[in-house]
Amino acid sequence: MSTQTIGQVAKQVGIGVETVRFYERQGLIEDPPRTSSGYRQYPPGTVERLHFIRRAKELGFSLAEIGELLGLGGDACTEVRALASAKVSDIEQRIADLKAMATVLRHLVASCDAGIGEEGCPILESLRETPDAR
Amino acid sequence: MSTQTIGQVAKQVGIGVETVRFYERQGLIEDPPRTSSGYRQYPPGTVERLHFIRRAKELGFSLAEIGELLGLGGDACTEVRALASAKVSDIEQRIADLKAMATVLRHLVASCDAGIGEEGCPILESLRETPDAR
DNA sequence: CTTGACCCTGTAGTCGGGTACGGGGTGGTA
DNA sequence: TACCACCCCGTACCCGACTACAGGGTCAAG
Repeated sequence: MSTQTIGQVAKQVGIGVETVRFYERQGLIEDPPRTSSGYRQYPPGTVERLHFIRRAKELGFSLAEIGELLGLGGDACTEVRALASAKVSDIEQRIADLKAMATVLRHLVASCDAGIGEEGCPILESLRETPDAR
Repeated sequence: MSTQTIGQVAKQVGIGVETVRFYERQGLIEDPPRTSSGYRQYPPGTVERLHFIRRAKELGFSLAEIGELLGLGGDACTEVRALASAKVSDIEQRIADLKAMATVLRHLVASCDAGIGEEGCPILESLRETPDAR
């Protein structure tokens, strides 16, 4: 098995044909050679590269960051490590923000359950900083 | 203090004039009456409504959801509670996903620190591995 | 030799939440 | 009366990551 069509690689990776072309336009994969009729002929290794992209995406890297990761050689461990730990901080911050939101919301729901505020929804009341005007 | 211009309400809420108009187009605030020359004359209570929107946004509600919240009367506690606890689940799911990402990334960074993989970056190597199907 | 699945290009649309711009009118102050 | 900040409208643009479509060409099976 030497080369593959775009449909074949897309299927193996579990993404759409359009997405593969999109990644090509974004420079995440190289422009492959073409047949005489213009069909893309993907060399072996393409599927692996696309898997890399998918996996990095699952870990929260943006396509731009993935481009950076791919651009770095195998010996650029320091840079890669830096990108990864920056991403960890990033994610931790987002988790902290989400936790704060969830805490407030849970309190609101609890106050609702407790039947506080016999008239008017306690959640809506609480969201209104100043008691009503509408 | 009766009515206010768009600039005045925007400033009080800490958002831009364009954003207020945008919320109007989205139906989150009512079209206010106008002066003879076409200036918007915001009635009292508008600032509170905009604060409500800002606060709900901080809690993770989308503008569409905020529209729903605003559309519900003050006696629709059950619906509001449902929206809020759905949002909590939502947020919890996102936290779980982010935690999973962070865990994997921390492992990768740690493997890097441990000096595993003497040739080639262990992070890059690991990203190249075939992912488990999900 | 025809059918149908696949491939090509280029452009445009989607979603969310705004932001920017151009070309004009208005309101209060000096 | 001049000045400038503010207001009006409509439209277009931004980000990211696709996704869709139109209008063709190609390849392999029957």
